[in-house]
Amino acid sequence: MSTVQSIERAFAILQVVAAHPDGVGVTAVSQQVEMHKSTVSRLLATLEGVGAVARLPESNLFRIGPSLLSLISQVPFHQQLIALASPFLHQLTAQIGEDSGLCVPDGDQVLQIDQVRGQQQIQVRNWIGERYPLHSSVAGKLFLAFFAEERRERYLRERPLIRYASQTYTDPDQLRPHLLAIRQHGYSWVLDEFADGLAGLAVPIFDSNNQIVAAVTIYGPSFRFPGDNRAAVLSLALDAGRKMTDLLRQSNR
Amino acid sequence: MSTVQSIERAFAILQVVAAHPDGVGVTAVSQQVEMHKSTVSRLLATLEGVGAVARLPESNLFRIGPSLLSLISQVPFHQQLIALASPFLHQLTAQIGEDSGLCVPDGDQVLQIDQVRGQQQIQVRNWIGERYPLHSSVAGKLFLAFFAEERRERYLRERPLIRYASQTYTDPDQLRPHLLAIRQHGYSWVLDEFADGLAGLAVPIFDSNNQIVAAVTIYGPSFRFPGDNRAAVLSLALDAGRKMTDLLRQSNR
DNA sequence: CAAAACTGTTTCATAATGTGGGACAAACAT
DNA sequence: ATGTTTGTCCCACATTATGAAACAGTTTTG
Repeated sequence: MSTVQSIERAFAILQVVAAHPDGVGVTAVSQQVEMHKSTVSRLLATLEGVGAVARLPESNLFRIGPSLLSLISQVPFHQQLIALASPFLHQLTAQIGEDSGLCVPDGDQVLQIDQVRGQQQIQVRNWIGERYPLHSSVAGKLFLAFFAEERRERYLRERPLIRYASQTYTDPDQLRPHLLAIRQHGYSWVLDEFADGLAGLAVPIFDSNNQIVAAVTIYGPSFRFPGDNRAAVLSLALDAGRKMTDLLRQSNR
Repeated sequence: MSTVQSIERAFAILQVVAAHPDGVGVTAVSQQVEMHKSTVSRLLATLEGVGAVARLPESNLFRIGPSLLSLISQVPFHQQLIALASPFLHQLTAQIGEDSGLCVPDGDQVLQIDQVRGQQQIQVRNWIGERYPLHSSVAGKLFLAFFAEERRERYLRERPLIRYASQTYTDPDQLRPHLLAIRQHGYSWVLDEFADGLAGLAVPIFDSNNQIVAAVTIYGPSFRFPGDNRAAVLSLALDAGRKMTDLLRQSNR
């Protein structure tokens, strides 16, 4: 599989330019990417031509240009989330060995928008694109817990808490304190609630207004998950969630 | 000035990929950019390698990848705004002939973060990087008008309305109804308030929470600006402001 | 105020690099 | 089963990118 060098070089240059918000010059870039001045000059001129970088006025320093922003502005938010989360999900799955996933609230349901498969012989099925109720899923309970009280109560009032498995919460008065605990702990877990034998963990991703926008989830069969290293799994997941929140906030203001 | 073709091609491909949120295949891309399948395949493979595009799971369709997002997530919000606004400012200046600018609120002041020069022999000076008070500048009055009441009143209460020019508002009781009018009209204008002989116009840019985040401004000497085509100038500016608001909302959710 | 050290751009010979025709395999539709 | 699409691979060809060095502008230094 052959690749195109100049493109790889261009992106290496973009990385460097992006890392210098106040602008970088040709020479500085050429040193960091270990390429010759003239090459960097040509590549930067090309990138400027396509709008990927722009020159600071009254100087010849480069910064990231408008075309990259307009490129991603065409991309729907879900997809941006998926892209943002992708490396973290892969890392989580690599570290923990179980499937990880990404869910967003979708009205009164949860929508699974991504899932990274582990290598286990026994694993959960593929849920990408599927919707499930808020009260019986890891991510759903997390969303309920972090929604504003009014939205949470409206759900508990209007939606019957249908039983999906042996441990599903079907009584609002039992679910409420559980949600409070989830909110206090900052993560959510399930065991035999959505399906018997299925265990899961979910941590939140917040936007710049502290609204919950998505959940990172980890699932596995309950005989194996979370296992002995429960604390380690939890801290890995929480850490990933925090990092994604930070990233999202940076990109959204 | 020579440019690197493969990079230009890569970005043409990225444009197409970005325009298809649900994924595009090699053949479809090759038709739209009018390049051969094998070339597109190679370029896309390279772009995938650097993370600029990613394959949809269980298919060979491409969508925009995580690296572009992480690139721009390193870019501070001001700079993103500048990049977002840049094409609009240039267009406005080209259409109207006067300097256009971009301002953000910065505490109790206005910060000018960008300015596009026109070709006039008599023109305003360069304000990039400068700060000025809220009550005597076009953008500042716009911010005051669209701030929450509490923040507006605190400013009017705590800050003396210093006179900068003959028509500066120095009495809060006269400024208040003026701000109300600005809010109702959706734009702000100024004449001999910041400096004698200086006229200006400002339109708002809002974020997804309807908070005002920036102002697009147009300045000129009052003997020439806004001139006969006042209505046309205004509608051009308002239109640009609306488009930038839309873009910002798209990229922020 | 000139010399020195830096900047970024340009030129140009060289060959390395990217190109596209076509063959190939794999998936899908008929 | 055949036919039609998909994406990838191979390879000869020359177009295309490359880097050394020279150049032209700026800023720093003495």
